Amino acid sequence: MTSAAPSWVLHFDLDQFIAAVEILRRPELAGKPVIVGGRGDPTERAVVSTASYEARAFGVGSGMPLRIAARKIPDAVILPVDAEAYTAASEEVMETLRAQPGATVQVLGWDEAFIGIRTDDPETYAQQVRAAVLDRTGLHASIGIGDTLVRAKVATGFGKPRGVFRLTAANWLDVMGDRPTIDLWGVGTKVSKRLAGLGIGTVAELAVAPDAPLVAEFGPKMGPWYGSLGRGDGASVVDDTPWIARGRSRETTYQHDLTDRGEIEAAARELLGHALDDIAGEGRPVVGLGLKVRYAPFTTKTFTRKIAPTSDRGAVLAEAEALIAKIDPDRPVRLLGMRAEMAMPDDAREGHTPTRGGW
DNA sequence: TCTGGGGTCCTAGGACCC
DNA sequence: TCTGGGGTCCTAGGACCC
Repeated sequence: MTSAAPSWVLHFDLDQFIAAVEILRRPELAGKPVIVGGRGDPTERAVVSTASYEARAFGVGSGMPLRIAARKIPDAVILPVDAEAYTAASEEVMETLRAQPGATVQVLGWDEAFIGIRTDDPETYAQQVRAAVLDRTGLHASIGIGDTLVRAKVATGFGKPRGVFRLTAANWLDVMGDRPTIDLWGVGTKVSKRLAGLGIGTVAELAVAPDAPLVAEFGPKMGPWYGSLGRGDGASVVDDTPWIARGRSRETTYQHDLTDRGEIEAAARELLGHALDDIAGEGRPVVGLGLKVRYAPFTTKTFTRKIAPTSDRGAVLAEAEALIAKIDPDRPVRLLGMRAEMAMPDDAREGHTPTRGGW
């Protein structure tokens, strides 16, 4: 590898990560339909976190209500979410990535990371990364290779499972052009429908769409951003600056809707208490609060409030009462969430590529 | 079928100031 | 009496991702 070698973006993604961790410690589950979600009780309000490939064959996938998943696969193995185990496994994987020669690693979540490298042979490098992770952790992964973050991320889908796929400006439209816009990373059901309303159904159509109608529909920033997404363009630099959280939140869906005013208020205070516990050691003052309430069956309201920066727990809780008072006393509550926003260090305010807006 | 929990960023509109 | 233009801050809501 020389300094003259071209630079590449690799997108690393573990295969069926959560299910894979469970199967690693219970090898007898290999080959069975395994579903991980909630507390592992399909009679509760919860959703599927990850399904094994065997379970996916029955049409079960992430985000599906656990109740429905259990109905689709009566003899599935349903396990509770064990966040600590996944965090530990994830850290070992990310350490392995950082140990690769010349790698700049940007972690995206438990099971994903971008890797920036310079090499003349990204395929061979990617296979070495896969082998290193498998060797050290027993976990299989797929890798997308790209000349931008967007292309690398999208490429991974074509490599799964246990594979490698390259997507660059040279083959982007050949591979993606005829696909619907919802296949793009950052385009969901709402935006793909609004694009369709503009006569844009495919990636190729989005790639050549003029800015003006996109700006009119989505605003000055998001409009042009969707256009560049259609072309696969965007940032190509992997940024390993440590992430600094903007805030912490805690939310709960109650198994039975809450109707008692005192119970609702106590529940909200408890959630904020947990969020404050989470940030207690950070030494960053709280500068804002948020409250989310879902009234049964499915209407969500949010309230936010800026407060004078303070690290005093009692003061924060007192400020939260103004938000809690906004909860409608006449409607049953299905979900409550409380969020505490923290002051950002001055040197972190600018410059770091945000998770969503930056590519 | 009936929808978790934890995040981030963008937009619109109102309040307020000069 | 009827009313500018620009700017910033705050709140609520929307959308997406893992």
